[in-house]
Amino acid sequence: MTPDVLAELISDKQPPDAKQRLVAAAEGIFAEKGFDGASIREISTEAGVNLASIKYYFGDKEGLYIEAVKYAQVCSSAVGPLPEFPPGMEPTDKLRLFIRGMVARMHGPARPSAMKLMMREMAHPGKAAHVVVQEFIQPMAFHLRAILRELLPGHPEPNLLMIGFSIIGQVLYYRQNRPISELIFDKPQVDELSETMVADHVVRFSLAALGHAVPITVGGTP
Amino acid sequence: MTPDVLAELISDKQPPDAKQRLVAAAEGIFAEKGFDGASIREISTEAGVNLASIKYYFGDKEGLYIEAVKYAQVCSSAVGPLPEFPPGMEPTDKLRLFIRGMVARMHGPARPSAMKLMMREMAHPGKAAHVVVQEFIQPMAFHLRAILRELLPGHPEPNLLMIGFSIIGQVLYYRQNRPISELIFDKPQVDELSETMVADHVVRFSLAALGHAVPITVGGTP
DNA sequence: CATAGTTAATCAATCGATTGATTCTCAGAC
DNA sequence: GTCTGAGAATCAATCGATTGATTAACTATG
Repeated sequence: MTPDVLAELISDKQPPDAKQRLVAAAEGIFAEKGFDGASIREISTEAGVNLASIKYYFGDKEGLYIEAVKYAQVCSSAVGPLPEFPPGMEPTDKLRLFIRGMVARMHGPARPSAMKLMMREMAHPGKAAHVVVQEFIQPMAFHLRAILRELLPGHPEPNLLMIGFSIIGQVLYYRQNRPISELIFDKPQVDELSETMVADHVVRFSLAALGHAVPITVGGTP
Repeated sequence: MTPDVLAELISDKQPPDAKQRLVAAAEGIFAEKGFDGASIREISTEAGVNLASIKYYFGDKEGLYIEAVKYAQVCSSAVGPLPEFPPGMEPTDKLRLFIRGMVARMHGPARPSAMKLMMREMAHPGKAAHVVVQEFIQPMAFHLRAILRELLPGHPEPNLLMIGFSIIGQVLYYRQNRPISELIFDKPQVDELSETMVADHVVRFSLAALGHAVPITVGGTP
């Protein structure tokens, strides 16, 4: 091996590990085309490795897919860990921070393909779903439920569940149904809804519904 | 032709048209496995017709898919046309009826595969998306916006848009994320949320947020 | 030498698409 | 009523391409 080739390998060109390059490429292509739509040939080509490496490292296509989902989950969790609230904080402020954080997670510019892939797995849960649930969604859901319990003491559990679904449903809508919304209305009309606008709206809408903020009326004054 | 054979043809055994049998089978299989996951062989087998019939009637796989989506849209629209409101009806009652109707549509037992297929097309819009949008979603969206305009006169358009998304987002959550919700929490805990419970909750949550109902508190009393 | 990693080549299976022949249907000629 | 031929509809068979999976040979490292 000539020093030139060695320098090429050490340089920033191409991450060193072929296995990790496969996972990264798989995440992007699986997110774009889904499990059936993607082919391991395309993935191995984009990763710049041989086709047989997939069997060598992951056994088969499904093994690679599961690893890609895990990788997406790790990437998405790394950007924004669950916020730690100082003791004595008002539950309304906790809810406000929670919603803001969740909106930021959903629309965060960090690795959009990672979120895409996780959303695909959520829409049609497969063998990799439990990974997403246990380490990504479950903590958020329990976190929200704790906040709601504190905000609405004595409320029956089924109601807390539906209230949580109402909040999460609002946030998820913009991620799951934005392309369709852009078809229904004018594209710029939907795109002008910035991340902060959406977050502030969901906060105000939800707090007002729970009686902890003034309802949404003309001037914001009751 | 003997009367027996004639009676056989008129009877409910096998819909007479092979083309329509293909569309019906395609709707179910595409809804279950998606476009890439389904094969035209499986569809033609389930329909009980020859493989070449797909090319004969629809040109190719995509043509059959588009027809299946159209068929699903027609079936879903047939069950519940948009409600006509009597003049002078309170806008809050209109919104109440709208939400109830939409929840009923989403969880209506009529042709669950039809709704599944439309949801798949909504999640990843393709060439058949405009059909679903123009004849199924667009009318509902404009209908809701008209109600909100009447309920909140003088409100800026972007806010009305987000308010509509908040309402639709709540309703859609239960259809798009029920399987995942059953993984997060206990399955029976989620399944006990009946259609009427969900509809009533969304109505109350949304009306309270808009200042047209008492907020959700412990006893329902402010 | 032994092990890990990589490669090109190829496997059987399945995919969507297409062909040419066959059967069915039915209006019009006789 | 019968025959006929054209078009509609259906069929078995197969096309080339692509799929996921697998093999055996090869290279580099320790």
